[in-house]
Amino acid sequence: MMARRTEQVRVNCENLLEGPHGDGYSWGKYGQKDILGAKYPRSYYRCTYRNTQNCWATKQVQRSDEDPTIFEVTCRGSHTCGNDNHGGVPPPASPEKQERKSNNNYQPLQSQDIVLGFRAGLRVETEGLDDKEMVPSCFPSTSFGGLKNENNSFLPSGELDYSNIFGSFSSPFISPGTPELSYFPASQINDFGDVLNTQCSESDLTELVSANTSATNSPMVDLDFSLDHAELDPNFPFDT
DNA sequence: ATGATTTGACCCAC
DNA sequence: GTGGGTCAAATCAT
Repeated sequence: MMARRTEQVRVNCENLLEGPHGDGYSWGKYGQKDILGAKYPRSYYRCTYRNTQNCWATKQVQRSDEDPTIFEVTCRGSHTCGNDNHGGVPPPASPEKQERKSNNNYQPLQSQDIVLGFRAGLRVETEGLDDKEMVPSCFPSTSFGGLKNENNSFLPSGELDYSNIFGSFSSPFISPGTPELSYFPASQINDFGDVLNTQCSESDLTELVSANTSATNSPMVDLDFSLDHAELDPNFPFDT
């Protein structure tokens, strides 16, 4: 009944910060499951306004086993809430606070994942399944929106999806003590199309994709890319 | 106090 | 019986 569309979203240093906003909708996580044969759990989101405005849009987000920099986002249904925030500031609702248990649950794999997501390129492949409207704008804003300072927890604990990536990195790398918005021009907070147009030229995108395609062939290389590298890399792409 | 997230349990289709 | 999707109580953050 519901329209369903799947997008493969590759997250990189630029887009990972934008993608989320691209969606513009406000999502609430309502579940997570380990999927058979998949390394990473699948997260389930639904529109925050589901009850108040009868918006039954939901989406599933799952990291690709093959390439952890790719997130497969499956959107089901379409938003009827009209609460998208396209072109504007992200809704107050935002961030996942998965690091809230900011204890000592340091897990090496997670830091690797973070970096992976961090340095990845981005690609959005919309492979319409049985959808009627192909709107390339389904992203867990809930997850990505969290660009606030998490002073106390640098590394995430528990599950790790891109939300953690952002949450964790936003503080130390992006803006220690700087308002997040200064790093995210309005143009980037638009939906995906806008993001790509304003932030990445097509050639850039192609480059990123190919680069990551090659990386995909040797995942271990990525895995070896430690957090330390990221910290020390003077060229770490935040200079827009 | 309120709202969002986590997580085990539950339900259902195969 | 198994796996995927959802529910809901507990937990956490603001």
